[in-house]
Order: sequence, then C-alpha cells, then structure tokens
Amino acid sequence: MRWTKQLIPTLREVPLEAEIASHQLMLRAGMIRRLGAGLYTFLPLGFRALKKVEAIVRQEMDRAGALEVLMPALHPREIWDRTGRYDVLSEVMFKIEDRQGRHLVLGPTHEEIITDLVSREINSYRQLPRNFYQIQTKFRDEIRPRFGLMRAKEFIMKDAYSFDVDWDAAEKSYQAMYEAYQRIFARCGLRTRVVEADTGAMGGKSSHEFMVLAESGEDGLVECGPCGYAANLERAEGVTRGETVFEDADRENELVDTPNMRTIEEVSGFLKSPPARLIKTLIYRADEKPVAVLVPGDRDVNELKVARALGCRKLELADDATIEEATGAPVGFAGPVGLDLPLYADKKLRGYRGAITGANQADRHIVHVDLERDVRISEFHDLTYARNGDGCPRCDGTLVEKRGIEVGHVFKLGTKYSEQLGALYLDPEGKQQPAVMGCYGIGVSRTLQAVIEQRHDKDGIIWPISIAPYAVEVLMINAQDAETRRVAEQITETLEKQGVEVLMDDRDERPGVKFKDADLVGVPIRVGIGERSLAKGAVELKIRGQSDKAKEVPLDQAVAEIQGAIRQLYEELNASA
RNA sequence: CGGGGCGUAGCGCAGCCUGGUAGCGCGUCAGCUUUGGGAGCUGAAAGUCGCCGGUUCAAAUCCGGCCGCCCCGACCA
Repeated sequence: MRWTKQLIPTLREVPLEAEIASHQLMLRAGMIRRLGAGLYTFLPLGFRALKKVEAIVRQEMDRAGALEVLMPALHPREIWDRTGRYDVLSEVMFKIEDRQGRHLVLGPTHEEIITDLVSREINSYRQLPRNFYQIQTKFRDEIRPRFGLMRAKEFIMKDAYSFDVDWDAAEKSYQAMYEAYQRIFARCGLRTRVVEADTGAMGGKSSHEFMVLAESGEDGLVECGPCGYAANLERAEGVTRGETVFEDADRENELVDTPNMRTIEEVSGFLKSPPARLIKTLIYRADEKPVAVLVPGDRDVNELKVARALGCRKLELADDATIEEATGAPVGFAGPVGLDLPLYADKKLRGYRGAITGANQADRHIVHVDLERDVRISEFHDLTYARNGDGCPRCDGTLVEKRGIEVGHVFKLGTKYSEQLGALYLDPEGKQQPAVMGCYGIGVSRTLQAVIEQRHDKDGIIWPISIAPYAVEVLMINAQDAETRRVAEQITETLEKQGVEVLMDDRDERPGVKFKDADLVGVPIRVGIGERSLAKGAVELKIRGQSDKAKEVPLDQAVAEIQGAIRQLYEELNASA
C-alpha cells in the first residue's frame, strides 16, 4: 500500500481533546477521529489494528472451543424485564422506541440474549458444555465517556458465555477462558495482571479482571509481592496493622467542645490527635432506611462493600435533613455513642479504645470512646478501601497500590440467568437442571488503546508486530529519485507477494517529515531507501523501539532480512508470553 | 447531575476586559528553490466568530437563554 493512496492524517500538534498518551497518539497517528462524546470513527490505520486484535481473539476463542455467533445489538425491552435487569442497568442502557411504539434497548451486554437462545436450542446434557462468543458493538450510556476508546458510549467487545452441566464442569470452562485470555493479551504484546474483582451488576459468584498496568488506568488495584494476592480496589481487603488503643484509653468518655470543627481534618487538628484515632460516622440511606457506617478517620468508605454487607440494592449518602433528623445534630457531628440507628462498623475499628467521635450535638465531640464499652455495634464488616501499605489479607506481605486498565473480565455466573430464563437441560436421569454459566468479556477497542498506552515513547507508537496496522514501512527518503522509487517499489511488491503487509511512504516530502511520521505511526520494521545507502548497494533496516541507528543490509538480502526480522519479532512476543 | 473551563479557518491559538476592516502559527493548494529527522521564498483558497434572542447607529466583543466539548466529582458489566 502506498501512503499516497491511504488516508493517514497525522497531526503534528497534540489535539486538545486528548488527555492521555494513547488517546493523543491514536489521534495524532490518524487512527481515530471523534464524532461526539464517546463516539469514534476508526480510520483505515486504526481499523486495521483493531482487526488484528479481533483476529487474535477469534483464534484463541476458537482454539478454546468457543463457537462464534452474532447476536442483535437491538433488543426488545421484555427480555430485560424477565431478569429484572431492565431496572438494574436502566441508567446505562440506551432506550428507543420503534414506529409502532415498541420499546427497544441497545444492548450493553448479552447474558439475557444468549441464555434465551440456549433455553430454546439446548435441551440435553449431551449438548453440553457449549461456549458461545461474539465480537460486537456494545452500547452504554456512560456517565462520563473519556480517554478516547477507553470509555466510550459505543465500543467493540468480545463477549463469551459458557454453559455447563454443573459447577465442576463450569470451573473447567472458566479455566479454559482464563488461559485463553492470558494468551490473547500476551499475543497483543500486553503485560497484564489478573486481579480478583467485584461482580457488580453482572451478579455471579466471583470474577477476575485482566488489568493492563498503567498510570493513567481508571481502576485502582493492590497486589502483594510475596503471595501474589491481587485485587481490584473495589474488592480488595487490606489488613490494618495500626494501633487500636490510644492514649487515656481507660478513661471515661467525655464531651469536649469542638466549635465549628466538622471534618476529620479540622477535628484532628483541633484536638491534636491523628486522624486514625477518630471514628468517622457516615449516615447512609440503604434502600431508603437510614443507617450509620463507622470507619477509621483516615479511611474512605467503600460503598460497594457497604451495600454488599447490608444486602441493600440502593445505597446513598443521606442528605443534610436526614442526618440532622437521625443524629439530632448538624452535619459534621455524628457519632455512634447513643445513636439510635443500625451501626455498621469497619473491622479495623474492632477493639478501638480511647477514640474520638462526634457527639450528635452541635460543636461537640466525645473523647476516650471505647467502642465495646460505649457503643452497640450491629455488625462488623470490611467496609473501607484498601490502600498502599496495608497488610495482605492472605499472608504477612504488604499491599502495593497500582493503577490499571481493565481489558478483560471473567465471571462465574452460576445459574442465575439459566434459572430465570429457563436454560434447563435434562440430565442422564431425565431430571431438569439449570445450566451453570460463566461469562467472559474483552474490551476489544479498549485493548487496542491499552496496547498503545503501554507501548509508546516520546516519538509515537511502538506496535507489537502482531497487531501493527502494517508489518513493514518502506520509506523513500527522496521520492523524486528514480532509483529510490524503483528499489522501494520492488521490495514492496516482493514482500506483498509473500503476504507481508507493507506501507510504502512514497510521499514527496522531506525525509524528516517521513521519519517523524514513521515513528509516530509506529510500524515495527522500517526499511529506508535512500541514495546514500543505495550507492553502497544497500537499504536501511530499523526496528521501531530498538536501537537508534538503522542497519545497512545489502539489497539482494533485504527481503530475506525483513522476513527474518518479522519472524524474530514474533518470537520475542511469544517468548514474553 | 454538581463544580470548573472552553467554543474564532482542518489543527493549535490571539483578539473580547475598553463594541467599529477577523488575525497569527501549523496544515492545504500553486510556483520556484530545497532534499537523510517536522525546509525557504512568493502567491492563493479557506471562518454563519457554537446557536437563538436582546442592547446598540454598529456585537466575535456587552446582556439573557440554549447547545456542544473537555476536566474534577458523584456513578459505573
């Protein structure tokens, strides 16, 4: 392919709309263009790379025995009502009406659709296990789309759904997908970390996320070096090794004046006590009923954990009026002593003595609080976010906090959907059983961008050979030189005949422009054709991201060398897998 | 949805406070010169100044409303 026949609108300047490196580079390298918030067109280069990722996903899913299907993106509302998820996912679903006034949604995910299909088509244990997957566009009304393809309203996803006769069999299906995912991401040149994760609105028993470590990642995670424990911050449990008994722990509790001191910071400073000594008391509405949540003053509440501990569907911080009504004091002075609400305390507060809490009176706090002596806690749970330096819940190690981009998520779903939608089969005894399900997602378009986020330098993208839009770029240093053109065209043609994807930069531009664009676009193997080396009967070979200077290769060996370089790049990729 | 910011040529921006001819850099097109890491000169095309309304002799500029985008937060398979 000639550059002059392609559309590769590279940008010299950084577009204002892009914040993170991968987003900037996708725009600058002419891979994508924005249509609206969270909506992107793939230009030829971006689409080529995307198709490479898809091809790897297909190969590995097929290899793992999954069967490719294609389901509609548009769904009748009724199917979502059958599982109650029309309400659960209501906010993220795009809803539309057809001219008959029928209610339709644009699918944010496809559990209902595939389970409905399986309920009709699979009836016997002899037909199990089966795993169906598709690569398709998903629609989610994200509150805030950002970072280009990272969080878009419309994005490409590979989703797979496994159906098994029982939990043991389902576990095998899960393992097969887990391993397929490892291979997929390795083949994309990504270093990923697998973490325990929250199942969220998917429901189900447990799940693992595949994270691409990156500073710009939207997800926080912690990991423990010694034992390998790793979990999404939404789920991670950190063990505190901090003290729970503070000075004057044995004294009776007493009221102290704390005029206008409402925040942990203010009270901590005013009373000259570390924030950890304070007990933060937050009033929530759990399914409309007020409850109090207690956590150490230096900790943040993890509302997902609270909701799970309480078993409530809807959890929100109470408004000021509710707080005043529940505590009898203005906001900022709530405390558990004498508070007539269900009290849910974070585990780390166990044994807290000599602590400080709000007094449920304006401008007052209570000191020397002994949680066991002075308060009747309803339940202790893990209710806070883990953080850097916390103890590992599995071993003696210490947790390290990192950031990551979630590119894959595998769930053990169980029988939730199969029961609700009647995906039942007859076992050998003729008894009806619900299929045990798993579901497995890969954000395909996001994965593409994650590769760039992880593999770039100041000059541009460094594609792994496996998903590069082209494997080789043949660069005419002076496109007006006849011999340059002849050699470039001949090498390009030979390689293309051998099935190599070549981009030939035949633009009549200055060399600098073409070198810069080559680095930006990031094609792995660059073949420079210029008068200087042609005079020596050679061309110049350079691997993107490796060594600064190009290697001169005799003309008659050029194609063989290029093929060798391609092979080597694939080998390196496999070796790191 | 709350807070902040921005909307002027394809991209990046100035002009707005203090109303009066719409500008700069890059890119694009043409010509000449140049040619190994984002060239030089000359010329040219290209803008309903986000939209609607108001004030005014006159609005990119002042006022009101709306829309869009970006950032932070809340939220999120």
